[in-house]
Amino acid sequence: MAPMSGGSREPGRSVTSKVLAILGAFDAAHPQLTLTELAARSGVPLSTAHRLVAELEEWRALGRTPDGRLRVGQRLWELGQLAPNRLRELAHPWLQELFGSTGENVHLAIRDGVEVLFVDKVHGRRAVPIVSRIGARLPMHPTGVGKALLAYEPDWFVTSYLARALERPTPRTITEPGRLARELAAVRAQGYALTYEEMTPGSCSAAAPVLVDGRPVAALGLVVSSRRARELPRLVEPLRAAAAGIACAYG
Amino acid sequence: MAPMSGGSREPGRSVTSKVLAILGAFDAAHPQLTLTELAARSGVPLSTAHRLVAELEEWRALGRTPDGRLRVGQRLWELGQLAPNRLRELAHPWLQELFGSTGENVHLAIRDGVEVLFVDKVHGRRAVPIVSRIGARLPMHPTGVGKALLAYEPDWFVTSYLARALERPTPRTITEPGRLARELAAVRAQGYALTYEEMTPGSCSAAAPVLVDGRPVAALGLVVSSRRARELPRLVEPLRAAAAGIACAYG
DNA sequence: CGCCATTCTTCCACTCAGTGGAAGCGCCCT
DNA sequence: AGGGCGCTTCCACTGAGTGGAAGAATGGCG
Repeated sequence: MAPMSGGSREPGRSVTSKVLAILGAFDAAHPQLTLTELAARSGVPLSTAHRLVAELEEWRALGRTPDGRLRVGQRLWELGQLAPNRLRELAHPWLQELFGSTGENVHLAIRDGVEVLFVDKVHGRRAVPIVSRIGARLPMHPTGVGKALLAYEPDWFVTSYLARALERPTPRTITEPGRLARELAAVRAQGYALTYEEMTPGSCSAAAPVLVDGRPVAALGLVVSSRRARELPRLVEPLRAAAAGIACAYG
Repeated sequence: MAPMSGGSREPGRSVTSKVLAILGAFDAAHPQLTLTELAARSGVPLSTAHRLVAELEEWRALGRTPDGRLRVGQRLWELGQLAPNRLRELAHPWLQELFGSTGENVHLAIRDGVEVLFVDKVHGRRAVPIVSRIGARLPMHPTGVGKALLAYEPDWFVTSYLARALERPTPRTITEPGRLARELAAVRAQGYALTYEEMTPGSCSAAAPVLVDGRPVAALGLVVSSRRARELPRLVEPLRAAAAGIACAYG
């Protein structure tokens, strides 16, 4: 007689960790998953995942797409709105004004670990090559906001960031530590950061840090098509003014 | 010898349901909770809550405020951004334009059950009596967006909504079913809804439904101070135009 | 229609993860 | 110092959870 269930439990793995693994299986690259995919990505056995998912669906933490795939449910979105949002609330009007005065889509990012995390954006109907998604993460070194944040981190942080193997999303990405360090020094000297097709082909960006007591709490940025790169310099002043306004409101 | 643990388990309550109860204990009125409060609100025994919370904190589903209270963590916010957001993405530029053309804070709401749920807003630095919070819920009948949505629901829904005991947040709130039904008929005739201090003293609102195939998928609204109530009529046209633009983009 | 592959659903004997009241600890205030 | 409140720890016991495998459902193809 083959071993029956109840005897094959994975030692030491709690139910809670399985639930969280299931939730954590969703990300930007996998916003919708079949049950089988979800079990595979989370490492939770299929029948266990099946049971847990049923409960998560009932609570509306997970929902279904029309074609039956699972995705994050509205209730988690609602719950997420209770997370700390003081920066977002304070900064939002400034994003508005920057959008109003420049006509450009603007976004606000913070540093989390070694990535930038986009926490707000204001966008209109103009098509741009890339629209940052709220909640999305990107590497720091090839993004305007990332450079603006990185430039003001402590030396030890910058050093250790530069010592890692740096992603190279485009041929234009600066990954050589010495060159990047010089870029960051220029950011500090100028008070803003620029990128030229370093994150996405066809996209350039400008960004300014939101500094409170000399420390970068966020960065305000915008992205334009490379065809319009020569317009970036005229966008720097309003960008920096808005960033300063946010810093003042936040500090 | 007193009964020991392991023998006092609450029958039939799964770990998952306890985790979800803990998460569900946070709401707009209780965004931050001590462990003891959290246990009480969730109905999970203190020591169990203690254990589960530790795991949730480790995963960053929950975080701590500077004074040690628990609150929803950033990771849940990030996860929540993966929930369906097509409406928000499509509507946002229209909210922008409405803000730009009227100078008023605007918000977008959907109906969920018998409440409105605010899914987006655009706001500036102007102080208004009430600022809707994204993710917040309010009753339908005293809010502009709620009326705009309710007016286009099927008859059976409206009938059953009106048959409930209706909240009365202010003395101006319309709770008498006959009168409310007439309000909704007026909304349908005019194509927009107005409220006068029905939800919040000192606040008036206008809202227009986003109709797709005659069905209300959302409502676009704005709130002004009662002192400026006479300005509402001039706001209706741009409001309706934006709502129509959203409907067109979404349908 | 039949066949095949894939995904999902159901099952259950057994075990160990989970338990929660209560004791004890820590902190704050009077 | 004493009291109150919030938090942390404990552990004998049990029932919630288990997960491989069988079976059902679904979809695509010839």
